[in-house]
Amino acid sequence: MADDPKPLSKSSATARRPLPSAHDVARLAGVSQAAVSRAFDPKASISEATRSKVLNAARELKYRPNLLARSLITGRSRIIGVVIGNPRNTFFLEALDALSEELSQAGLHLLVFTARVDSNADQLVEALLRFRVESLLMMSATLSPELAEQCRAEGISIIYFHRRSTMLDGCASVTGANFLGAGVVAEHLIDQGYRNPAFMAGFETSSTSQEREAGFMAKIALHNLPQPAKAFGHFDRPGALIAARQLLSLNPRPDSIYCANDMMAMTTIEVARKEFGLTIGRDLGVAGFDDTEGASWYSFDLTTYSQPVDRMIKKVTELILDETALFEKPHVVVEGELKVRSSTKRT
Amino acid sequence: MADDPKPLSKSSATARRPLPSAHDVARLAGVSQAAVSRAFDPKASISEATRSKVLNAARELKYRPNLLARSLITGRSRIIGVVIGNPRNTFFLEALDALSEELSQAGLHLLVFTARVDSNADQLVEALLRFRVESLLMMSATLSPELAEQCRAEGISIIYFHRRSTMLDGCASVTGANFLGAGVVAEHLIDQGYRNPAFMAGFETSSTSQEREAGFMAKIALHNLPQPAKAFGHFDRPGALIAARQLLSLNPRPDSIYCANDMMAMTTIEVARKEFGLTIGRDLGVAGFDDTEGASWYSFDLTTYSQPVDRMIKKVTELILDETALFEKPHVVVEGELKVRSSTKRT
DNA sequence: ATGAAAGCGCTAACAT
DNA sequence: ATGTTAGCGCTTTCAT
Repeated sequence: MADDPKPLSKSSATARRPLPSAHDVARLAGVSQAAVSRAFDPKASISEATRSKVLNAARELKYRPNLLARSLITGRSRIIGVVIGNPRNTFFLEALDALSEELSQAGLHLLVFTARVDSNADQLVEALLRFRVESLLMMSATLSPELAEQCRAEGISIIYFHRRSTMLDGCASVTGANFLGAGVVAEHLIDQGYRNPAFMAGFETSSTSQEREAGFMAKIALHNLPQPAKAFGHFDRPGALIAARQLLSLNPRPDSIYCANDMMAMTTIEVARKEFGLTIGRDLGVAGFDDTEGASWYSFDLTTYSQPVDRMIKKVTELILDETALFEKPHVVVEGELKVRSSTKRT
Repeated sequence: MADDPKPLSKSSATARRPLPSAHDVARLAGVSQAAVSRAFDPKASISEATRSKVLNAARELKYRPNLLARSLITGRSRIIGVVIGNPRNTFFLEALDALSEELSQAGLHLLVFTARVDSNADQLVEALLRFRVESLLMMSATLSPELAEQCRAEGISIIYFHRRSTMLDGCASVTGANFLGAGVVAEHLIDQGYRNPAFMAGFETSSTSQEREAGFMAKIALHNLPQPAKAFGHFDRPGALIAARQLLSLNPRPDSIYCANDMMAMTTIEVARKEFGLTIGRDLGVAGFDDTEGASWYSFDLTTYSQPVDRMIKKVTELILDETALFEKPHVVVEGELKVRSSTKRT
């Protein structure tokens, strides 16, 4: 037995069997370690012969390149950080799914956090930055201006999804056509003969809610209708239950309610039916925004302006993969369309 | 000017301003690089004086430790790989949220993929393994036995969530009380006076669906009721629409339908009402499984056996953090409870 | 308590 | 086309 000069550090207690490294593969294949690296790089200059020798050895050892080591040296982690700020909204599940699909093809990976309270988004992003993520996708979550600025300085692009950053700082964004869509909804309600619409907002501070309000109000004003009543439903069911009761108890009662998202609209429909005995459409028109799963179900059949997740995520992918797109057209607004359903039919 | 012997490799083309390293911090603080490392390790032996010198310098440079480099040397990535196999089901969004919440506290991170088709779960997991993830969480997705075996050999624990692995291989699992709950639902339907129940399954191959069927059938047999009719609704709305129409067209028509998840149950309620003019409860009892968002809404008010996401995720976290739990009790079944609502009230 | 030095697994010059 | 060499940024002995 040859004696072994290696340090004996490898404590056996926790030691998972060490994985094969490129060196091991190289030894088995009878080539240099660099050759192994090249064999796994499609556009490296290497002969077919060596490559297959390497790949065979690799297969035999069940070798898998260590991406952390690679990232360390290339300076590119191939990881995208994602923060989901509204973690119970199906819209973001769909978005995450689409994103995973798109980006995994580009060899990118998603490091995901959810942030129930917006306030700790900064913490989560700190953690993401330690992994040297290449981009940050903020889904309905907001970063502090200071951290955003740091990211910029470090060359990490920030992309807001669904929400817009409050300031015109250096962040990109992909949103639905909130202002436009809200106007379309207003026109539709007026067309249908509703004359006393109310508005259910999300939060005071949400850019999405604000835009979905402004576009609506502009059209209402244009038609010289009275200023709509307004309540805050916080984009979720508990909030919408309260807001709906509030609005439906007004005297005179609104003849229609436009809600800043579908979740609140569906809730409003239920409250109107169950608690106020109203027939949707005839007694009360209800419209939403998003066209999420559920809007088209028989029970709701909700008129709404759609937010096309797949197309929106395509845009996100472009911004992530294409630097020039990021600089030249960082704020993307993706148009949807009005889905007219029975919740706004007066007949 | 002193001349500089360093290589001039730093090409300026793509070079994002290089981030400060521990070396830079060390220089600024006037200590060794090792001291910087220690300053960021809570249980390292280092004087308060040096530590604060380091932390100040770090703050000034906006230094953030590079976790990829750390992982490389410690052999622990602190990354958990997650594959979501049923990416449109809200249940998994809730689970992901709970998981992020729990694990971020433990300093662990989630690398997430969604797999619309189960067949490519293996590919996605390959990618995850290259990042040296410490555990794999398979949410409603399945790994090939070969890959599972490899993971085992490499010391990477696999935890199935919501689904059970087909074989009794070395994988852990956390599931709801499928068999038990299904029995409870059966008893309840019988109690309510339903005598001709039908069953809407998910997939043939899903362990979840199988268990939710077996528990039900056992009780039905016990009460000497006829063998229930059965259709496959694929756990989603499109499938359930077809399956519901099928079951409701039978002659004699079932007096109740138990569905292997809530999504299918809600769909069944809608079809029964809208397409068959039935009154839910009186003409047709409907029960589901999961108690997801929506089940408790006025429009459905669905009787269902709950699957408590938060408690289930707590168990997942335990399995991830606690090696002994993993070995001693790898298969966790989390009991829910029967939520009795009006969809099974005959009155 | 601190610093020097080795090296985690890989890529990227540079030579040949 | 291939091997040699020098690190990427960090943790961890080992001395002191």
